[in-house]
Amino acid sequence: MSINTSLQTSLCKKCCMSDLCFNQADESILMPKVRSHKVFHKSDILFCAGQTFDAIYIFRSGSAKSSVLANSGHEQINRFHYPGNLIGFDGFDNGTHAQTLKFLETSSVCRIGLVELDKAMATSASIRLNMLKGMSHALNDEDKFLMSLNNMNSAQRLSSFLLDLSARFEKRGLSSNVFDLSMTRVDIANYLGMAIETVSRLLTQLQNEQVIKVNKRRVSIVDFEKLNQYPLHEREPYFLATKNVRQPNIIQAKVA
Amino acid sequence: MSINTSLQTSLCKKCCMSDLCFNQADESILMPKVRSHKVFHKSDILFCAGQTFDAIYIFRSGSAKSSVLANSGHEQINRFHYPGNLIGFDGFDNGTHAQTLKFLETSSVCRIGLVELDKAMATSASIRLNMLKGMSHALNDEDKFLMSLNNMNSAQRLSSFLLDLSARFEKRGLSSNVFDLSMTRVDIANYLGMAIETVSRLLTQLQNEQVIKVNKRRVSIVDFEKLNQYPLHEREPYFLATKNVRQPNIIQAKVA
DNA sequence: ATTCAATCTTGATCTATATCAATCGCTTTT
DNA sequence: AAAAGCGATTGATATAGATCAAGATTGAAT
Repeated sequence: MSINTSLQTSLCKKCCMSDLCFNQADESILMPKVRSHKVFHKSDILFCAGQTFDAIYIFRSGSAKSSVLANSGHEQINRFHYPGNLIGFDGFDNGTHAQTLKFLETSSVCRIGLVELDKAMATSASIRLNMLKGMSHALNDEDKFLMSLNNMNSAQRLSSFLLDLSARFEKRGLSSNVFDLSMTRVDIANYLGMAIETVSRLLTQLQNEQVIKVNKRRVSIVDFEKLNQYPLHEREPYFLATKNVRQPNIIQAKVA
Repeated sequence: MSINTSLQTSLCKKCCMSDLCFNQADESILMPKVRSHKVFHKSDILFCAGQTFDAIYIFRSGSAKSSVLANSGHEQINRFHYPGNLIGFDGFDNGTHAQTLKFLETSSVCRIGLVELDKAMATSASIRLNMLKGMSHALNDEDKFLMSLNNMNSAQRLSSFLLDLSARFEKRGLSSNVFDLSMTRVDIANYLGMAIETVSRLLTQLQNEQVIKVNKRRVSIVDFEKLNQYPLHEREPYFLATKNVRQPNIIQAKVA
């Protein structure tokens, strides 16, 4: 077994769909039939909104963005994808993909056909659970993001974004301090709901205040603490710092 | 069989989890073990963020809001729930609920315990599919909502909200013209990410322009066309009407 | 009925950030 | 090497909508 294959295998063992690819009796045997890895290049599209839904995918390497199209024709990026992510399940809703997935760099994914997936879900409790987990996680992520859009100002959104990326890289065993953005400023601005000029200005400002260093797509986080609390010296407008602070009824501890 | 029971049964037959409750051999037999409907009242809480996840629920009657809590302590409503909705699956992610679900009026739900659900998923392909469909639908909904937050101004968000409610009522066979809001202005403002004052002003404005009529919680849509295109006579600021129009790379038709 | 607390409305300001504009540095094409 | 195009930066200006404020309406509790 070559080093490369063994690396592949170790990646596969950690995969949430691993029950699909390993022989249940002997875990060391990788069943080849499912290993339909495919390599894509920058700007390639994995699936398009409207296209027939016939498979889900596990992201193996590289990065991608997924987006939905408004009837106004505006594209809205809803997520950036990195290795380990389960993608494509937006299609369950009505049998066609709701999103478009576009790669930001050379990447590879593992394809799992729907028929095969259903068969696996019927037999493996772990795959059943992991599917639900994966989708639930995506939903919770999106909730948190939605919350930040509603409750945070631009500076806070951008710093959260950088910290989130950093955490994702760290989770994968990469550097949490220094990393390259695979997306453009336009993508970031679209995702975070602000103008590119604002993104640019904030990056410059963060650099001026010694919080990060930016060089083109390369970002280095200099001071995590500062970034986490950014902006620290916020001018308090009248009375309160953050936007839209009036809250719905406080949630009581009592549970019915 | 009383009229009430037959109504119950017809509701149950349309439910996405119906395979759970009907005898497979004889579809007319409602299996009582699963019918653990429970009635809740206004402000009751079905589950709380942090609470152990042990069941999902089908919303049967009434309405509710679900929300997540930011570490800043801010509550963010992420969805309003009406009959037919599958709820509670936010807990799959890590075994505890990420959201809090609070009823806005007297309501009832159907509880499906996790063990029971997993058994059902192992045996019924329809339940497998419907679970994935339900979660995928929630995700797609949230994507659309996220998009509207990022690309629409306050007036457009509020009119979309009203039209969405209207469509949901119509789908359930209720009036699409006249309905009662079960949530407060504070809830609406929190959900849509604006100040309550803005919600109030916009409702007044919509009424003044003969688009809707508002009386306390009662909303009547007078002109769907106008509401759909609201605001029609938008002042074009410099050059373009909507906010943040610069788009990421146009998605090409080519598919890899 | 009277008080008290929410909820909602309306008005006056202020500010975060979008928009417009111009320039610069890369990369790719000619 | 020049031209063209894209991505990014920086500056000036305008405005949507948040914030502050105060009053009105409604509902619940005494």
